[in-house]
Amino acid sequence: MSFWLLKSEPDVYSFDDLLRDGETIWDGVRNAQAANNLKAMEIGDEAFFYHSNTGKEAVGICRVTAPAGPDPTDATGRWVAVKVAPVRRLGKPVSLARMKAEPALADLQLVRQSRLSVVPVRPEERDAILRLSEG
DNA sequence: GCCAACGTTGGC
DNA sequence: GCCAACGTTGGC
Repeated sequence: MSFWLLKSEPDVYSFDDLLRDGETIWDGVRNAQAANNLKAMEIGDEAFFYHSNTGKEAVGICRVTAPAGPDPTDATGRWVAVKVAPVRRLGKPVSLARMKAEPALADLQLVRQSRLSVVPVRPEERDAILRLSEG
């Protein structure tokens, strides 16, 4: 069981949208490293839902409900998509600034490689973020 | 709006 | 196969 972080611009698709929809297909990923992360996901894996650009904060947790399969938005058939469902909203959003200020999160890939849209989160990093979300 | 980081493309 | 040019992402 692994833990991840998924980025979305809330103007395009927000955590509220996921709560409303109940499930969504995480498509449109066009980066090889991010695609490899999608392929490594298993049903039941969980991920922080992070709002990029507007908000810049983790706002919720979602769960993988379908493993990587063909991305319906990709005519070439080279890219993959997973499906996710909402688990819960975080008690308090955890901002990027807050994560950067946390020594335990110094190696967080979200911080180190800010352009990657699908990144793994280590267990101790997940715990640290969860702690911050509890206020 | 700017810029850093990074990926991709194309000329050689 | 190298590398300059360019495009994109996302933080600031």
